[in-house]
Amino acid sequence: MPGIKDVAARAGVSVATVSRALNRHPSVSEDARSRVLAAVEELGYRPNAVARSLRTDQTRTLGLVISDVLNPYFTELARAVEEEARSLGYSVIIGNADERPDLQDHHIRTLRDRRIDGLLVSPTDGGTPLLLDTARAGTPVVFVDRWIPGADDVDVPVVRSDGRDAVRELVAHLHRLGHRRLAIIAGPAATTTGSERVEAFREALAAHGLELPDAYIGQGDFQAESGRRATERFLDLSEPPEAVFAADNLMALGALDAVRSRGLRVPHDIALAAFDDIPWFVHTDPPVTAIAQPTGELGRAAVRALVDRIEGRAARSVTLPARLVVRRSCGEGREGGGTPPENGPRPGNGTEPQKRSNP
Amino acid sequence: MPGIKDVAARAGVSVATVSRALNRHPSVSEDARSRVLAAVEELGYRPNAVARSLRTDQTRTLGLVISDVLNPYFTELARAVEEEARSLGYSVIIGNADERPDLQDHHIRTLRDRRIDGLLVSPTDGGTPLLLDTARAGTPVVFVDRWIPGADDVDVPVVRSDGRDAVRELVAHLHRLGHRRLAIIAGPAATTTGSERVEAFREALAAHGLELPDAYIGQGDFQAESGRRATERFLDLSEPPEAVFAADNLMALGALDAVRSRGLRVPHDIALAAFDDIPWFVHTDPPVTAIAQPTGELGRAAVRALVDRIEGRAARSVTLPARLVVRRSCGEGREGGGTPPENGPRPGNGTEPQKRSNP
DNA sequence: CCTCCTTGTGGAAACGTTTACACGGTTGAT
DNA sequence: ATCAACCGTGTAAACGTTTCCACAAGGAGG
Repeated sequence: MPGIKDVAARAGVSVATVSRALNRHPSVSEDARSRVLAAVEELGYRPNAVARSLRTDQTRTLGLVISDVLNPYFTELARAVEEEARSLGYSVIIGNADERPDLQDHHIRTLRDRRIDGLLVSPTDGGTPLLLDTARAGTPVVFVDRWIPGADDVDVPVVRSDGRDAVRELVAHLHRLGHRRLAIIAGPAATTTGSERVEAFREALAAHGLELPDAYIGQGDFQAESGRRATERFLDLSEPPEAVFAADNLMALGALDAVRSRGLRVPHDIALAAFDDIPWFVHTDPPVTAIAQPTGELGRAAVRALVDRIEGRAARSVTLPARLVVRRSCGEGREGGGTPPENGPRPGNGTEPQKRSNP
Repeated sequence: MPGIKDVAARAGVSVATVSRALNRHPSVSEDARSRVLAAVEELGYRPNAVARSLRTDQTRTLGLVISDVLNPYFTELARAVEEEARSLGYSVIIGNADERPDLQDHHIRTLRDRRIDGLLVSPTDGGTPLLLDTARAGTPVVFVDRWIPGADDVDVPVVRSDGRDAVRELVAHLHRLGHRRLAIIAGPAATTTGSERVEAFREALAAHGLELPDAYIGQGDFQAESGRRATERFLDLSEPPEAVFAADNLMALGALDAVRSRGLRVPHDIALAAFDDIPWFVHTDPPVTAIAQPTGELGRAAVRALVDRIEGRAARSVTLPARLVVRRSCGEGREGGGTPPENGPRPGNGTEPQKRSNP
């Protein structure tokens, strides 16, 4: 593979001139520039990013550590992140933490070793000091989706969506359909999304004069299997809930499994709703009512915030609203008013062509 | 961030000794080693991977270019790849080509600039010379899932799964259920998986004395939208097919959409099957019959082949069998014999707890 | 004509590692 | 006692860039 020296020799100039020509440095003659460009073309020269990074102390690479690649929510996030980063001239290295703190640390460490310019993290459960230490050590860090509470002494912007209103809407929806005993399958308490969603749910219930007994809080870990277990426990109760709200899509999947393997049916025997909307929810049996985050926008905003920081500009936290998408998994009843405006009119409810960002 | 010099100073040795101590070079005294280790610990020193790569001319990084991150099949593949790579001491940089040749080239170029040690590609449509040039230039390359035919002059192992038998089984299944007019939604002709699956389907039909008329071959691009369009065209035919086989899961999703938006029902009005099984197929309405690839094993085998090549060992192509998973989307009829042995007995067919690799 | 600035260029240092080579000291064989 | 072999260590070169500095040539202003 040819180096800059080869180009210089071929163009009859020094390596310094080649470098300048390639980096659009102003003071290089038209003549030299064109000879260099020609030589580059002929040799098929490509600058060695490793050497360049060593010298300039920047890799133009972002690290993205997410909690679970298999979760469609994160995969959509990752896609948006990569897209936005690319448009800003950065590459992205993805690390999959699989909801495991040790894996998360592994990736953070590897990414730091690689001298990435900035880190985008959706932190898992588990109090690992490494992440915050990284931020303290000066690496630009931005949290996306979830965040770590102890990050007060170092300023790490958080890009996330606020589901409070949507949860309120959901509870109103359930209430209107006659459901009174509402349960939730929570995420790990240590994750912000885990605890926040429970709180929002509890508050929304309170607004209707309902309580959230401990027995109606299932402990999950954002994985399908935990959703199944929690649901089974609910169903074993002497007074099982009439509706279950899963704090993420995978746990909703598990819940669906559990309900079905008992020979019960959604929403006839029990209602189901989920946080995080995904394309597949349109096609499940029944289509499931979900709270949709503006995932793509979240990813893009996060990248912009991170790059702002990297390039020395100020970056602020961003919170975008989530919205409720009503389908059929909570019952169809006499949903009178146009509460959810986005799909009131259409008759074939729940089967709207799902927009995918890639036509 | 401390460098090797700082460690050397602190430990009272030369940088060479530090380097040797850290790389388990045999000839370094116990005394020196422990002092170095102590200094490393105290300073929180981590070797700069960039500098190391420049010197050693290896990055211990693999590139993975896949055609669509949003496709659960590829995301599962990516996950397996990362896992296996990590266990072998490599990192993975993922590039999402989104089925676009230009994006694929972009990623290949970027990855080469980064001097990755090897490249894992599931090539998109489109005759880009860059990929094969990369292989010719000496970068170890392994194809996974799909491959490029023109790769004869340079030896690039192919790790994929063979769906021929499974397609035969599927056609037999459809035939037994009484379907005679069978259609397929193909992938891009330029991708091997695109054309191969059509061929396998055609052959299987022939074995039953059936033909595959051109009108029953829909041209798709592995994206949901194309599956919808193809299906609509099928349904507009004066004699629409009785069964549709989608060459990937996303197009099956689109087909499901199309059928439903016409007010028709699967499998009552039309049967549906897909290549690539994914967890969600258990929960769609109806659960869809699919051909399952050993995705994880594919990813792992591909990494092993690539690393073998990187480390100078020989690497051979691998072909693993796919298998049919019968659910309800083709009709339940009088499926008498135990053709698909793996789910004959269970009564609540199609709702088997889906195994996910992460409990 | 001298000075001063501008413009284009090249030499060489620097980035943080690994590693070839050299060297001094100890050991073991002769 | 001499020599070879070996062990642990340090010095310095190298990897492929970017960039600081110096410098030559040329033009403008005095």
